[in-house]
Amino acid sequence: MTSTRATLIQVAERAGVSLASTSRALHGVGASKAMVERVRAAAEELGYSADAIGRSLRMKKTFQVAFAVADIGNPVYVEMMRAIHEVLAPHGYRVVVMSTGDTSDSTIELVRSLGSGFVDGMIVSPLRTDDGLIAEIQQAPVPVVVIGRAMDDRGISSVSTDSAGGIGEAVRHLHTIGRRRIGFLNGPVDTTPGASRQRGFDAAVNAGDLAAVRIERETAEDFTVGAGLEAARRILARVPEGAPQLDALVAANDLLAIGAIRAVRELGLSVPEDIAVTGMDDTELGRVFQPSLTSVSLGASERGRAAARLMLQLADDPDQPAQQVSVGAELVVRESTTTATERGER
Amino acid sequence: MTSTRATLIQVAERAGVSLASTSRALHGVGASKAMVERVRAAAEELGYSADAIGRSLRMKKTFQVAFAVADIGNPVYVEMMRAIHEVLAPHGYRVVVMSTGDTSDSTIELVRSLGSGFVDGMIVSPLRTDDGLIAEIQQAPVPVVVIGRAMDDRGISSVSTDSAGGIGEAVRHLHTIGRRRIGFLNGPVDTTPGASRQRGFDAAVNAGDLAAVRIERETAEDFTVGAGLEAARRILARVPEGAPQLDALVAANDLLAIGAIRAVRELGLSVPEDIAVTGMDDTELGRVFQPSLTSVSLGASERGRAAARLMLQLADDPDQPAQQVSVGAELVVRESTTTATERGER
DNA sequence: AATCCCGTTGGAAACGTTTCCAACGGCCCG
DNA sequence: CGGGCCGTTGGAAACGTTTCCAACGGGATT
Repeated sequence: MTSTRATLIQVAERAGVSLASTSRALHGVGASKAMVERVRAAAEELGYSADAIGRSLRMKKTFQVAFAVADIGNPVYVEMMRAIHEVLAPHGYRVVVMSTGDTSDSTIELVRSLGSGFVDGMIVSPLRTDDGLIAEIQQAPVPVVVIGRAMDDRGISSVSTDSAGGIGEAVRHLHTIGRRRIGFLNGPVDTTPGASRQRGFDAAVNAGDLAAVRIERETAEDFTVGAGLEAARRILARVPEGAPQLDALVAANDLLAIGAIRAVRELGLSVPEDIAVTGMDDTELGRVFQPSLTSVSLGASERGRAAARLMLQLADDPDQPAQQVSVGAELVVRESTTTATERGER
Repeated sequence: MTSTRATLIQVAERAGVSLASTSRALHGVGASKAMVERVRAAAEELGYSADAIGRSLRMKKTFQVAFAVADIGNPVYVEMMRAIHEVLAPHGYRVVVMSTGDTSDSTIELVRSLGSGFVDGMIVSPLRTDDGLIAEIQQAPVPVVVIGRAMDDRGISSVSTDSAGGIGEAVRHLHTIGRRRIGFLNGPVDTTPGASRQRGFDAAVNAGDLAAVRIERETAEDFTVGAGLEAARRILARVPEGAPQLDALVAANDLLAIGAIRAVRELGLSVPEDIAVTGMDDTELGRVFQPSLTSVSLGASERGRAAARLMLQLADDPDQPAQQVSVGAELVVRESTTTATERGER
């Protein structure tokens, strides 16, 4: 590690040509065949590799994109990140992972840090969004794509999904299979996903045809399995004396749903026979769980891909108009709400 | 977005002092109180934020560290990444995620790309390691920390764990609880983790005191739930006619273990009563699964933290001697091998 | 045969920062 | 009262790259 890395100047000297020609030759434009040959050889001998920093400084382009979420460990974000990486890497972009923190303020801080110009853009899925954050994103020095909440008419590119409608689908599915005492297990309502799920649930149960359904609501401290377990214990303990127990639980998230299943079993009840459970996000975790989880897919991979594609466009031309992409929500029915025969499998 | 970002030169002009003084004032060293005040004010007014690229070029330091694994979606790597990020971020380092690909060659390619100097170092957990890769890492232009295989005497810093010994613990645990027909479900043996697990299993069953145990082996195509399911089906179908079915399965990985549990249940058998199952990695997935998974913890978070700390040292002084850190393996007994009463819980 | 044009080459500037070095002034000490 | 020292400041170079611009030469066109 004694020898320092070769620079373009050294390649130029070795090839006996000018710095300008060397650069052109390596890019294969505006250079004669002989020149290219010569420079290539010199570069090869020296083991030359262009310095990313020098290039970035000159080109005003880092070939890096930030991906920021509150919790990198959440399966949904992992799935998004993987998709983003898969789209961006072939175009020569690197992905920098960052943490937004829990609050809107810490996210604002992160957006501000874009001012130091270490990335060409940022894909962010904020847990909590307020006007301050929106304003900050609007005046960010590099393109920002928001995943999670439609940003129409604000000049911000976004990728959203119909999680509210998805919750509705889950509720209607439970109603269809005959459940009439439905509990709703949401995460913190002051978060962006918590708020939209709340809206979706309320809209669904107020839709009229579900009037005869009994409803219970409970809020978990966050979107984790542990919080789901505790919240489910609470909601299941709330059954009025003499009244029958709930026969369905709609969880705002697969993690909460799995916690809920635990709680159900603690009471000696079974899923789906006694209590059907639905999740949301359609994570691999839910797919391999037993019973496999009926879940509303919000297309995490697809959202990641869409965000990455938007970012590629914006990286190309940062001044192009903001776009909104919407990804559909789709209920995937599995064992946690129906037995195999009910699902029509053989 | 019309106004371009303010540069240090503009701050200097605004403050009416030299460029050099401006830089010093903002760093608070070698500058008078009045100067600092003045420059700070000017910087504030212009909304100045130091350009990361310019600084990197001058300082020959990117404040970025790469984290490279074959599959970012694997829970183990996610856990490592989270830990790495948590250690590095407070020190001002950003984390760039990269993919090694499946093969040693593609990993070599990745190590070579470090030559363009976009990171100060790299933490890598190669799926497959050969001499070519090792040589490439040895002559990498920036510090590299390898997670997964001890690199003593090769001048490479590494963080390893005793996965072989961990497999042994799992086998002995099963023997202790009376299992005498043990199947081993490994992943591809030509991978680094696959090889060490194989070694561990062979060593354990050859240790003598387990002589009376019947052994079966099977290899899954990769370390996923799906591959585990298929491999488990094969090994369970191999039981000689008239002979009793296996009563335990040691899986090389939590994902394989969960696939295995599925396969066991397909046969109408139950875990742990008929067949006990152990996993490895102690992932959250295994913890929340039902039955919760007995698993050998390899301290993914701890390995990530250790690697990050090594990297911090190396970033400080790239020429310091390579270090090897070892993280212990520990069996965590849960429901997939013993009932609650057996575990001594109330 | 003179001119124009195009392809190729080299010189030089620019990107934004940090830091070495020299200069300057004031203060303390002898 | 003079010399030396230290704290502060400014000028300038350097990091490695891309690209603008001018210069040069050869071939084709008029």
